[in-house]
Amino acid sequence: MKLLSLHDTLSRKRQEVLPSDGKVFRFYCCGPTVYGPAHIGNFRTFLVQDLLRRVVELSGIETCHVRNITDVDDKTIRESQSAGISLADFTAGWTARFHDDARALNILKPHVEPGAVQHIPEQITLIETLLASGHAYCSGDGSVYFKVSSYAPYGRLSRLDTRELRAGAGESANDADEYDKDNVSDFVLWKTRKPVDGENYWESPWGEGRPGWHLECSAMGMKYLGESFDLHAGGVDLCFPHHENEIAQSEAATGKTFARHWFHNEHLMVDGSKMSKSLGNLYTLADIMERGFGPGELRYALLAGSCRTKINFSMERLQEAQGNLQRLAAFIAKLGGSLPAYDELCRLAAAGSLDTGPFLPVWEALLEDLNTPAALGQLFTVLKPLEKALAAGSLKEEEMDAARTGLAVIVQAFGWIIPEVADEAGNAADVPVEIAQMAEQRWAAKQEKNWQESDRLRDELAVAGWTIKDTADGYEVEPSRQ
RNA sequence: GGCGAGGUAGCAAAGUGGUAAUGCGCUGGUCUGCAAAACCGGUAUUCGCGGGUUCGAUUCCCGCCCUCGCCUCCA
Repeated sequence: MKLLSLHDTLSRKRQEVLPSDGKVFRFYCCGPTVYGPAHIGNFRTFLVQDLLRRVVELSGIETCHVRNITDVDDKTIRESQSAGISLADFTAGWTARFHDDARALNILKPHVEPGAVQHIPEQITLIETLLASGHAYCSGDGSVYFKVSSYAPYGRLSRLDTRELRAGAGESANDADEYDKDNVSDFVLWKTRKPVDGENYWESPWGEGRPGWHLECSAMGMKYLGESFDLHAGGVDLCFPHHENEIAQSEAATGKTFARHWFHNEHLMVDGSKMSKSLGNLYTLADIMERGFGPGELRYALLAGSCRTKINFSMERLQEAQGNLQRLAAFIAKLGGSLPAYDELCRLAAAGSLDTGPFLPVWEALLEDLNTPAALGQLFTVLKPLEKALAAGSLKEEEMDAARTGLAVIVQAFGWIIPEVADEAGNAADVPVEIAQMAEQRWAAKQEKNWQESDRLRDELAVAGWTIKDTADGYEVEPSRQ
C-alpha cells in the first residue's frame, strides 16, 4: 500500500511518513495554552493534525500521538489571578472546555496529553543537563538561559541566522525579566519567581521559579516518545522561535536528532488577515454554533483547504460545507447498509487488505501531502457516476459493497460528521404546531386550486423560516436553509 | 530591512512542459398551477505584468507589481 508523503519544513522536501522503528509512528503536536476558549484557528491546526493521524492509521500504521496542554505561562497566571481562582482550577476549566470542543469536532484523543505543571522535575533535569554541558548559564537573578551561540545549527529550521535575529528583534525586546541575558537571542529555560507570579512557583536548584515556555515540549516529547521521534507538528507561527528553541535545547542535551520530520500548517485567516482578539475577528466553536452551523460543517470547511496554504474563513464556506455534507449523507443513505467503522478500517489496513475501490483516486490525493482540495475534486468526480448508477438501480451488490468500504475510508480519513438525512417521520415531530397548521391550510388551499391563498401561506411560512416542498403525493415542511 | 507563502473563471480551489479538476454561485432546460427540491446542460482560447528558453509554458528562467504571514506572546 502506498504511504503518505508529507512536506518537511526542515529539508523543504516531501518525505514519506514512516515509523523509524518500523512499528509505531511517534509524533508530537504542540497543544493549546488553556487560558480561554480555543478559537477556530487553533482548531484548524488540531484538525489538520487529526487528518494526518487518520491517514497514517488508515495506511495500516499504528501511531503514538502526544499533544501537550500548556497550563502554566504568563497568560494562564495572569488570567487565573484576575478570575480569583487557583491556577490549577483555572486551567482545569479551560482544559475541559477544550476537550468538549475537540470531541464535538470529532478530533481523536491523543494517546498522551501531558501538562507542563505535572512535568516540572523532567524540565529541571533537562536544564541540569544543559548547564552541565555548557549550553546554559545562570544569570544573577536566579534565571537560567540557553546559550544560543553554543549550538551551531541554531536557526536552520526557520532559516534565520543569529545576525538577522539581532537586527530584526528591534528595540522592544528588552522584556523586564530578561535583562540579564548575555545575548538577545538567548532564551529563558527557568524564570525566577517574581511578585506577580503569586503562589505559582516551584523549587529548583536555582531557587524558586517556573520553567520557560519552550522547555515543556522538549521534556515531555522526549519523555513519552524518546529522545528522537518521527514527527513534530504545529502552526507556522511556532516555527520560530518555539520549534527552533526546542530543537536547540533538545539536541544540545542529547546529541541526537530531536524530530525527524517537521510539519507546519498554515493559518486560518478571517477578513483577509490573521485572527486576533485586537481585530475582533476571532471566532470560537460556540460563535459558529450561534450562527446556526454545527461542528461538522466547521470541520469540513477547515479541512477543505490545503493545510499548506492560508485559508480565508467565511460563513459561505460553512454553507458550502453543509451542502456537500448533505449530498454525501444522501448518497450514503441511498447506498444502504452501514459503512465500516474507523477501527475496523484500521484493522483491515494493518492486515494489508483494505481496498478503497472506486475511491482510490481520492485516497491517493490525500497521500500526496494531504492534498484535501484535490481529494475533494476527485471525490465528486468519482461520486457523480455512482450517484447516477444508484438512482438508476444499476449498481450491483458487490459494487455497492466496494463503494461502502471505499467511501468509508474517505469519510473516516476526513473525520467527517455525516448529518442525518431528513425523513418525513423524523421531521414531522420537530415542526411546531402552528407551522404544521399553516402548512396544512396551504395544502388545502392548493387542493382547491386557490393559488393566491396557498402562495400567501407559503410566503408566510418562508418568513417564519420554513420551506415547503411538494412531493408526488403530498408535501414536506423543512426549516429553511440559511 | 531579512526570511517565507501566494497571485488560476463571480467566489473558493487543484493541477501539468502539450494545450485548464472540483465545489459554490450564476444561467438554460426537465418537473411544477407557479415555486422549492431533484435531475440534465452551459458557464476561464485562458492561468498578476513584461521579457527569455522551447516545436510548444499557466507549468522552466530573469525582472517587475500586488497580497499575506513570520522576525515580539501566538495554532
